[in-house]
Amino acid sequence: MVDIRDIARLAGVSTATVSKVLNNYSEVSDATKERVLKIVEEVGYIPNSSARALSTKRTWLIGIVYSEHLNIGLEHNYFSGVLEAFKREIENLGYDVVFISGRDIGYLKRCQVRNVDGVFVVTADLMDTGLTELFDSDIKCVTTDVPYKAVPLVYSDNRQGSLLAVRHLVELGHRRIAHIAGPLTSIAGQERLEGYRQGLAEAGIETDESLVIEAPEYDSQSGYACMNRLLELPNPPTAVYVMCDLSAMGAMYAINEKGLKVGEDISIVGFDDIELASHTHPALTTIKQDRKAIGRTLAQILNKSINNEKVDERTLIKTRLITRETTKSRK
Amino acid sequence: MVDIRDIARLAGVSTATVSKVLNNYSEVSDATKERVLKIVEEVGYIPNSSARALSTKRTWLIGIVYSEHLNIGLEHNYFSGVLEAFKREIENLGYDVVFISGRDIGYLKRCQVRNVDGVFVVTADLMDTGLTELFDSDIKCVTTDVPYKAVPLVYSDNRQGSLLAVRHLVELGHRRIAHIAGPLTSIAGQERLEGYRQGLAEAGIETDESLVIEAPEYDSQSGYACMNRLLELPNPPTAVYVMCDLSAMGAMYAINEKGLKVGEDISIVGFDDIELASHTHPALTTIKQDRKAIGRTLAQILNKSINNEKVDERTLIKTRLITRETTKSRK
DNA sequence: AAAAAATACGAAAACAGTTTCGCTACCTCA
DNA sequence: TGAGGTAGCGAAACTGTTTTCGTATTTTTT
Repeated sequence: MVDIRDIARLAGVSTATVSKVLNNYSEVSDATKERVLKIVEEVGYIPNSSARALSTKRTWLIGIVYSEHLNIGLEHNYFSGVLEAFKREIENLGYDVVFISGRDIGYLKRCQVRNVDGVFVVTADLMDTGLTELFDSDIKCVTTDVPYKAVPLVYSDNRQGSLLAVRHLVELGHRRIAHIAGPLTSIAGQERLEGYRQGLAEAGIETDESLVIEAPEYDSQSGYACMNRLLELPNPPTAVYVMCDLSAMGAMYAINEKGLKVGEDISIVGFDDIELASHTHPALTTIKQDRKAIGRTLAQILNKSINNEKVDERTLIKTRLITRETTKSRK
Repeated sequence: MVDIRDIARLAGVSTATVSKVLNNYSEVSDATKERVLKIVEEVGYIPNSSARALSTKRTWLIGIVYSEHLNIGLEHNYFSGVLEAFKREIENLGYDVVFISGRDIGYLKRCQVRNVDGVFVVTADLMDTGLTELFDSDIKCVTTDVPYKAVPLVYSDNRQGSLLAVRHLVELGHRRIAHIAGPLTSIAGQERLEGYRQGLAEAGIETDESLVIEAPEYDSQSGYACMNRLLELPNPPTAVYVMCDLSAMGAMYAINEKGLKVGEDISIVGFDDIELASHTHPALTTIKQDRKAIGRTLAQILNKSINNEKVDERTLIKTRLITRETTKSRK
């Protein structure tokens, strides 16, 4: 492998000068700069990043952390979406992305081993002390979904999303609108519920507490179970706003099972717009989380933070209503 | 940050000795070994990986490459599944995983910049010269799905999968079994088709070429379009084996649209067992690709290859039939 | 008891860059 | 003409490890 000394020799200059050329220092003449660059090009010289990192203390590496025992990881469509967008943007800013596992010595030490410039915590579980230890360190972090102290947070405007959902249903003529809420231990769950209440209030609809059910998890089983409880009500809802698409799919299943038709008999709105949403039958109307924007914003904020610029503690990203086939006007 | 010199000073030995302790050299006495380790523990010393990499030429970093313009990336459930399994296993072997983008200088140079010990090419597009350049270099690679020269390849036993599908349908009493094939430019497409033919032959069913349709893509639109052509046949099939779940979902849509019932009127078998499969309505019977096994095997092979052990060029991973609701015995 | 072998350790070079600081040569201006 | 300034470059120190090889000490063998 050819190194900086070879380049220096070939160009008839010192390694210091080559280094300066490569790092765009101004104190080198145009003539030598050109000569050096030409040789670099010719021999295909590639600076050794380990050596560079050793002397500059910057690795241009960003760590990706996700709580392992949550078992969500890459396979969850929402997170892989924001991760993908994050990756694109952070790469544009010149970094590469490395996964940080917590094996043996914990996230913080692993970050220190790899000397990452910053980390993106994709799925945070605050019960995980390995994670809070990382958050509390002086490594620059950003995260989504779960707030922790002053760690910069970017996530969807859940309240606004709920408003979109409820307004849509109200416009279709619905008045008995139920909500299957996420676990209220999560801010997403809380905020979506608040938005739901606000939406009803806006429309002058009194909230019937029997129409609000808290689900134990963000999964389809939960949606199925909650929907069944709603269907057993003496006066069941004509529309249901569900806190996530997976649960909405469970709810649709429950409705079908009772011989009712989703859309015709009961309208459903989900939240997320995961890939599945457009493939269900009928296709699911939902509130789309802008994963691209969330990921991109996270990358920009992290970069600023690394460069010691001041950044917002919270950034809300607007959601959008995607109208498909599960919402119809009330007959 | 505390470095190896500090440890050496505190322990009253040389840095060489500390290094030897940390790397499990035998030539250091138990007494000093213990003393050094104790101090390392106490002060929370973490070896600098850049310095280490500089001197050993090993980074313990594995690059992940996927053809970017294919636009599959993390969000595709199949690939994120094998990637997740790969990651777990390779981490167990002591590596970390870094994404390699091809920006500016191409995959190969990016790999050289980061000095990765090996790379896993997740989605290969052989038209991409940046990729073949990497394959042709002396960096250790493994890949899945797309064969290239002697690069070790791990993927599902497509033929065997097709056999499972066809046998299952035959057992249910079907004789007119169609196949929506993948693009025959892909080996997956070819092999699944071959398995299909073999399955029919086994059952003594003569193949009706009008029941085999090649789809242009592995997506749901393709499945929808191909299924419609099958339905227009004078004598349509009673069962369809579709080359992937997404396309199977498109096919189901087409069947529904015609007022027919999936399962009752026409049985469907997919391939992949993506997350969606269990959520469709009715739930999709499919051939499960063992993503965990594929990912894990890839990791082990790559590790061996890095250690200059001999490895198999091709490894086939068995598939499994997952029986759900889209296949019923013929009435 | 002397020779040979084994054990435990350290000095120093090597890995491939960056950065500081000083030196020379040239320019500018009063 | 001489003082002061600046542009362009290089010597050398520095980053934090690993590894080779030599040496002193201890143990084993004859």
